Amino acid sequence: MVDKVMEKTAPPAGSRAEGARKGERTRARILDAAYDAIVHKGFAATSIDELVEAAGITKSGFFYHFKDKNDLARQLLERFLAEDGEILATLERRARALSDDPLRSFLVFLDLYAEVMDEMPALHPGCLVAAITYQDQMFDAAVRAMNLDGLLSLRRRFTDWLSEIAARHPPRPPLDVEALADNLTVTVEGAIILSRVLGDRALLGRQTRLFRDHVKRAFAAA
Amino acid sequence: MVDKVMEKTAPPAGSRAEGARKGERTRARILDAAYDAIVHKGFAATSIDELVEAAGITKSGFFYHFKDKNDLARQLLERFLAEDGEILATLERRARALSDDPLRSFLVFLDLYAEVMDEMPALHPGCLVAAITYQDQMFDAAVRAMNLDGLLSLRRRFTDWLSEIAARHPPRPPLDVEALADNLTVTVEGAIILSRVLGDRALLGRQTRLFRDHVKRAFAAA
DNA sequence: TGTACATCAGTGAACGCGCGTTCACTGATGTAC
DNA sequence: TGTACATCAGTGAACGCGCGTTCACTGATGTAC
Repeated sequence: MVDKVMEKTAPPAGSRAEGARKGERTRARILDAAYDAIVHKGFAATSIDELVEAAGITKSGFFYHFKDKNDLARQLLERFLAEDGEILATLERRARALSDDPLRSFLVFLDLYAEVMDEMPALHPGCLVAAITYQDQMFDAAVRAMNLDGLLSLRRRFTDWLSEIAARHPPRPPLDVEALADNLTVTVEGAIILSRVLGDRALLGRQTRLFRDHVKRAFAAA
Repeated sequence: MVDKVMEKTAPPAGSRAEGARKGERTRARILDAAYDAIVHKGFAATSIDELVEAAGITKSGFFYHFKDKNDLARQLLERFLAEDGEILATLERRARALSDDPLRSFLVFLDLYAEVMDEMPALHPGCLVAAITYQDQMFDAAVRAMNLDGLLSLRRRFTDWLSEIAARHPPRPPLDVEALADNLTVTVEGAIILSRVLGDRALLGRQTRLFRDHVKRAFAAA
């Protein structure tokens, strides 16, 4: 009773859900709970029951927001890809603003990215890509296609940038720009795994800075 | 009927199971099927029913070999860690034999490792580490501890080797040997994910060779 | 300002299926005397 | 060589529980006239 009244006068300050319509807020709470459960137990082991309990509704309420369980995965990945894309775009904009030299700005970008990871309270969202990959047979074609598209657009973003760098600072010996672009995503995905197993929160930032060193040496005029 | 007779006179030539006791062969078939299912669907979605069907026995037969489902995970990881450790030990021995210089032999080792990955028919077994990590709440403490120990011994193997290299070829500027050691495992784990999503079988080898380049540059006397 | 209707955001009960696990039993193979 | 017993490698039936999904219904909020 008291809870319900409070909810109406002052909606809970859950970061994502603020200011949105009531249904939107509920949907966001379900997605939040689903994210945590999926990256720690897997998709199949994440029950709709536990999600609706976390969201404070009943099971049928779930099916008002999601047509079925796979639709949950689709919407979750959609939200994650949008958020992650925005973060990267913001960091790139800030880094680009600091220098006209694409190499210098890329190195700044990597510093910023490493900082974001250091400050990340819990898990890097890159988790979701790996979690879906390791359970691909559980998801329909739409989810798998979104996952692929997400990685392809990451690859493109970094390949373009590195090509720009290579044009300005021709590397000796010449290097495989696409492989180096992939290496950043590879590093982040792999570092998430190691940091989780080893319980070392700083590992993500350290590996990103190591990648930065690699890039710097690869393009060094020396 | 015919199958059973054949099985007795000439046991199926499944790579792992040859020459072993009958129960041992059945157990190996279950583990093989479990590995494939777990890295493609997740642990919870992998049913005992499907495993025993693949192994050609009944469900109760499963519980003769495994005390419960978590015991399956334990034995699977045990087998994998043993196999993987042996492969790495072999490659290290071969590489060490070719040169007294730890840097040269490490670079050879990376070439050999990349070659192994190129020739790998399906998935790198490193999958299992990631799969378990992304479903850690599904496994008991024993499994999680084994997973951690496996990564720690990898870290140690590479850190020792790199320290040896650093002693002989002091890097300028000095570098974080442990981070570089982790970076190999990180690269492999991350590359598995990307190669799966992008459907690019060659990505693992390419990323390993890129790591080789990084190491070479990091210790270059230039 | 009041009323009629539509949309939003759910509730509650029921369903059938597949899952992990147990238990009593069994035929084939190996070992001791 | 033959017999008694033990171990190996399973079988078959049954269990209870939790899962995803459906369906008819509902109270609160928003909109049109």
